[in-house]
Amino acid sequence: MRDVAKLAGVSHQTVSRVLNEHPNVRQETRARVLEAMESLDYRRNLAARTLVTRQSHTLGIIGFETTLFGPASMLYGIEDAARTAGYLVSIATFRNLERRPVLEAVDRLRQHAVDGIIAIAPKHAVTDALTQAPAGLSCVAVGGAGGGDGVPTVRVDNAGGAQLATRHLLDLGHRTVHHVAGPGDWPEAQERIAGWRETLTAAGAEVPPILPQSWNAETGYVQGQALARDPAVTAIFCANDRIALGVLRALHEAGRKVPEEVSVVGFDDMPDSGYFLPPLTTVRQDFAELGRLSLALLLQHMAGPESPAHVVVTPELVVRASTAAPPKRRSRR
Amino acid sequence: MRDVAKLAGVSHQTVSRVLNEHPNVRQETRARVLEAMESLDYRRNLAARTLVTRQSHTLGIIGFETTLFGPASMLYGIEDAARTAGYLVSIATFRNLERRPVLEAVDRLRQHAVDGIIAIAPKHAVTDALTQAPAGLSCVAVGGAGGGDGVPTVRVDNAGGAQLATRHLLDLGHRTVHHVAGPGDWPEAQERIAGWRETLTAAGAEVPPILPQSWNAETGYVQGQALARDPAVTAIFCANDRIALGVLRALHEAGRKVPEEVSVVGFDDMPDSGYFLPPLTTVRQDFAELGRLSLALLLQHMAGPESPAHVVVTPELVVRASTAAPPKRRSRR
DNA sequence: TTCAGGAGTGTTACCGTTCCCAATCCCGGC
DNA sequence: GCCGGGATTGGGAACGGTAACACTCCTGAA
Repeated sequence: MRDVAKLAGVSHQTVSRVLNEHPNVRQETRARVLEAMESLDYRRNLAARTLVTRQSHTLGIIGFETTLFGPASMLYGIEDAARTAGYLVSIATFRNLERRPVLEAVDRLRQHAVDGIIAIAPKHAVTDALTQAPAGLSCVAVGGAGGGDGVPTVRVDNAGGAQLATRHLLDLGHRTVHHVAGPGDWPEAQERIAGWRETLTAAGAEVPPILPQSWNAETGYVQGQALARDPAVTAIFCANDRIALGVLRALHEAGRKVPEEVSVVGFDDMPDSGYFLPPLTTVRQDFAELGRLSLALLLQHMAGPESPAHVVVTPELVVRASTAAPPKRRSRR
Repeated sequence: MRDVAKLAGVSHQTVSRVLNEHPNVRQETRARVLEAMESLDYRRNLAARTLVTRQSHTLGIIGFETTLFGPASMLYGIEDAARTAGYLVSIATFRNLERRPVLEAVDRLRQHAVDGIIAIAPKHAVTDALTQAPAGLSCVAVGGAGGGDGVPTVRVDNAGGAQLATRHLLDLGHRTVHHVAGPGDWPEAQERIAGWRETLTAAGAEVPPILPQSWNAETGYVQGQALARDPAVTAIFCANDRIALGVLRALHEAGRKVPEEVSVVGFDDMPDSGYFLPPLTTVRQDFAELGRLSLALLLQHMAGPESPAHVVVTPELVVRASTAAPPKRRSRR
């Protein structure tokens, strides 16, 4: 910077002003400085800037299982938006959903003086940990449970999504809809259960028992085998697409045709759900958009920490080939 | 830091020495300082440290399509290893595989003074761009084409993997093996083609034509439809699992049974490949391990920039239910 | 007893910015 | 022609660490 100042024949302070687009610099001077910067291939030292301004222009993301499509897409969306807003993104993942590891991740990011944090927070433990973050550090939670907590959140209307799926199946003429749920201690799974249950109840349909376990295909496979044995089962709503994949396999192996005999609906709309056997009807979440929104919320919160806002995104039903009317002999009454 | 020094009754320099584990500090003094740090909840200001040492203790990752399982897993592996090595990880993604966007990403990271860069580099353009990175900044490319370039690389033995798959099918008794290739301008796709072709040639089998297109399920579906029409086709090696998913769907819809009539092999071993219909035999890449290795290579290169090393990881065949001997009437001779 | 040398500690300078304040210049109004 | 005030610029002083060097002890050998 000193070199630039010397070359342009001004003080280092003026160079700084040009850099920060301070209004009170004469056009001509500014041009001279810019030229000098150009010819010296100058770039400002962000560490020095951070030292004095206490702003690193870096945002932190803490995430769990970032290897899966959902979290990875959110991260992608966040990074994309952060870039256009002039921020770099640092990540800190944690291996289990306890308070401790989350706080450690926050701490690590804090050490590096991030200006704000977005947590991909599928469980309350994460959001709770966030409320313990030091004051003055803006945090936003995305993707998990909403909450009246002190932390702004962005989330999907899981209950609404589940309702969409259930409604769709009922409208096709199914007497009731079975559900293969996600893990019982995940708010997202709970909300989907709630949405499903309420829709059935409102329609006066019987509410079959559920056995919440996990998010993966194996769960779907195991529970799908049981459901396949029950001839009364004609419609299954799965808590996510991976579970649906397992269910489809179980049904197929049991010789029950989809969608002729049994209809199946998923949740998420993973990249290749449209190529399952058969192509999966599912509830689509736009993860990247979720990421973008959470970044916008974070920036807003950083600018003026008003009362924490909560953004809810509405998912959308994508109808493909895994759902149809129930077989004739079983149609209502 | 000044406060800590005052509380411990020493100079700030001594505090610094304790912080950096300098040997020449008396046990007792060290203890006093540590206690003071504890009671003041002191944490060093990394910006200041970076300013003077020119080391940010931050690593950069540049990545493409980090939303997919492979890249996301590598990122995960890298972050994991980086954490234990005391580094934070920042990411910069780019949207297309040209030189420009890649260089911009590198530049962004450089502005933030990262100590090194790992590029998830599926195409040569990325690796090439890396060689233009400023001297003194260590770079490693992972996951794409290896190269005698000036950049250390970590990659999977794609040809070997393809050979494994092809060999497996030939050993089952298939006359030849068809291939649904990935995009022709991706080195990984090329290597898999080469491995497949060589294996066939070495076995004296006919080499069917290929039509390299893209990595997704749609490609598999479209090409699978054509292959399904040809009764001579009994074995298909797909360039990745997503393609295999599409092929499976096409075969199923054409009424050709897998594996009784046609065998299918994938590549990658995505999380739920074991729940495809039928469970997919595939070639497994350990992406997270790839990430860890690339980090190790980067650290090594940062410590002493010797001649660029190249690490090659051997993939492994996972046999599941999508492969079997060809139907009797078509067995050899 | 003297002195070399290492352990332990403090002093000062500096890393590259931005902030605060003062200085200078220029303009219009009286 | 003098003066108030905004525009423009420059000169330090931070920011919170680390590096280099100097200094004070203390020990052991000559």
